[in-house]
Amino acid sequence: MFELDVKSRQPIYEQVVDKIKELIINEVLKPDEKLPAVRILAADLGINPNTIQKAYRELERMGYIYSLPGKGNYVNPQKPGAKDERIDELKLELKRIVREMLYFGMREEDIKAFISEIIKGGKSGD
Amino acid sequence: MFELDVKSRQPIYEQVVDKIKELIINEVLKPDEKLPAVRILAADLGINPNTIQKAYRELERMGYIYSLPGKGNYVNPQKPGAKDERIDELKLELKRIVREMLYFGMREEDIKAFISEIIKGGKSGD
Amino acid sequence: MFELDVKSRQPIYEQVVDKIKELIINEVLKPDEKLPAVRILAADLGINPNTIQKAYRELERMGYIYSLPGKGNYVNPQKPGAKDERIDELKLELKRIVREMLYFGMREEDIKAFISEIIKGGKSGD
Amino acid sequence: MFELDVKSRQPIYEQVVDKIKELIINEVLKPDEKLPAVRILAADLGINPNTIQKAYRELERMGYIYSLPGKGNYVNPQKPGAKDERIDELKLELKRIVREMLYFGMREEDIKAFISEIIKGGKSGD
DNA sequence: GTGGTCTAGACCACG
DNA sequence: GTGGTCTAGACCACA
Repeated sequence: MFELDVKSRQPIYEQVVDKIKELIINEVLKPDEKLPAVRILAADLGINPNTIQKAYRELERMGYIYSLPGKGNYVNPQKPGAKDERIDELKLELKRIVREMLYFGMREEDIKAFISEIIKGGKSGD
Repeated sequence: MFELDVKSRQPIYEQVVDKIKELIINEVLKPDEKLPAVRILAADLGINPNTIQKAYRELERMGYIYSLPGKGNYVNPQKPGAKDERIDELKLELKRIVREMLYFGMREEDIKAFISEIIKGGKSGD
Repeated sequence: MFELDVKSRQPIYEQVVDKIKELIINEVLKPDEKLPAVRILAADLGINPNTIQKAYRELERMGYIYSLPGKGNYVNPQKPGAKDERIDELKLELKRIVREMLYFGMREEDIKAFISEIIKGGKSGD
Repeated sequence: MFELDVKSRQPIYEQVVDKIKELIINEVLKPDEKLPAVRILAADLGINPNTIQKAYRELERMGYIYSLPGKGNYVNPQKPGAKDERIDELKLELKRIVREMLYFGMREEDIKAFISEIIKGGKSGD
């Protein structure tokens, strides 16, 4: 499904959260699709099931998945409700990054060109 | 000078690093300007001097400031080296954010307009 | 493991850094081998855990070890990058020393003989 | 006479010691030659006279200069006595450096060639 | 007065 | 159990 960097300073459960979030955003995992069972995924990745549990709970908290106790975890279809505040968070992050890019000498057109590039590149993983 | 969120999951020293980095990037703190003394800033923010010390050493490691033991800490005038590397990191972050913005329904033109807005807003703090 | 000179002008954490660096260079500590836990080593050496922590972070910064939070600190397998830079530093140091040796009456052949001796002596600790 | 790096982490008095030591070793300053008066040198370098005082005291302790109270400081002609222990110190340093050079991939012949180069280059400052 | 180092002791996140 | 963070408080070197 994906790979982890066990040597990274980033906690493993966060890496799992990010990877799954990315799969959902890129619609590799479709709305209402079932996620791998905790134990299966843990075995696949060679890590502790508790770590996957924690990642799933975090994804649920963030609204990316929902849990049916005893049945499994599923991709949450997007709710238009809670998304504006997330967009505001993203805007703040983007502002910080753009400012730093300017500081390091990139120009407005360089940045916009790069954004076009990202979007043209489609939704693929890299 | 700025405020901290002591309840945040983000370590206090990292918050201090980010805030000061931002002040330097936005040129609120000018090259070779003296930063507040470790003990003074600690008292101002209501935290332990060691925490500021740690933040300052981290900023030094990243090349944003330099330390003259016994004299103070100062803003490092930009050195061109190691800059491209940082830009590549920023591009990766920006890619992640733009992808998530698209997922949440923003369009290419919305994003670019927002970037223009940031830049037109100048280098001021918000 | 090794001993410290608490009376030395050289900070304790630097002594720890140097000693461990030497153990790594002489391959007493092998790549990916686990270093002693912070608290254990601190107790062994009779110093504060924070001092070891600081030494380990410094070693990590220099690329000699990596840290897995919650798991331990490990010897970093050599990465080829940034190596030439370090060699240049070493050459400068060596130049200074050789000049001083000449001043104190050693001859070129004495110095080279001594270097052969070091190398023939293998990688052992003294 | 020479220049200092006020931004360096190395204490200024140590920089002064090193620079003067080098001038003595390279015989720019001859045996029994008078060193610049403390206040003159301090004024030249734009630093505090106390700092020069400290450097001169340190050089005296190391045997490089001697002081005639009220008259000035003079370059100490080499005494064959105390030099063996200094050579032993230098050998230790050289051993550490050669070991690290080997670790970073230099070969015995590279190191010896570099030493020849240093010596052929004469006693000049770089 | 300034930064740098160190200690003793505490709590938290992670796996 | 492990490393990471933080506090309170101390002493030292430097300029």
